Amino acid sequence: MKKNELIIECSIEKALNIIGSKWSFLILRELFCGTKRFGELERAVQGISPKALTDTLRHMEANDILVRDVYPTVPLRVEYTLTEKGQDFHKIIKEMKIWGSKWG
Amino acid sequence: MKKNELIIECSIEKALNIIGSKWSFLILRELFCGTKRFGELERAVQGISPKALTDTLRHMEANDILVRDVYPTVPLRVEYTLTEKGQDFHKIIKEMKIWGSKWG
DNA sequence: CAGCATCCAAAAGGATACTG
DNA sequence: CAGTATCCTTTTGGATGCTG
Repeated sequence: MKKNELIIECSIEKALNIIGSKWSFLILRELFCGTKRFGELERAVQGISPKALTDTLRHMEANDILVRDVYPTVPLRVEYTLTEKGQDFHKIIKEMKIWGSKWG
Repeated sequence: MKKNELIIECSIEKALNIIGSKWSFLILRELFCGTKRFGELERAVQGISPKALTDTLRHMEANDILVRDVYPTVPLRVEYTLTEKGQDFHKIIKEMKIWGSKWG
């Protein structure tokens, strides 16, 4: 829903737009445990394709939810770490877990 | 992401699948204030089309997040009310509002 | 390893017109 | 009023092949 992003302004819509998609929730959950590499995320997030993973990570990076650190070694090493903003999302994920285990 | 619904089983994925889309969050927010009619929701949820609203409401009804009450008057009157399961989602929305206003 | 580019299929969602 | 039906556009995401 790209067009709506212009209309949207309340705090919950902001949160939804910053997050972007369902994938972000799943990536966030993985990164709460700590820094992870691209390949680790690819394996941890069930069913995600490299393309979707890249797209989502870029979106999250652009929204200051995580930082991307590149170590120019051979082989290449890229790590993703949550920012404070990303870490603070933990409360929401936690409530979702509670809700999911209660009602799922 | 239909195919993933089969793989997915953790509580947070359950929550995400039950919710379905971004629209659900916005509809939920409206219904926390109390029962609303189709037209009221259509006006309250900025930018939603009747089709998207219908689809989302049907999905939420199928997942026991809300109930649909039809009053066969003229003109027709249909009301949507959150179930206990839907009401319980309030904690999540609340945390999202807090996050959104803090970081948005 | 960590991707990007390209192509393509599926799904979501908007617009419009019509109905009980 | 509260939708449904249809059509069509946009978006998402999978598959594949290639690269620094």
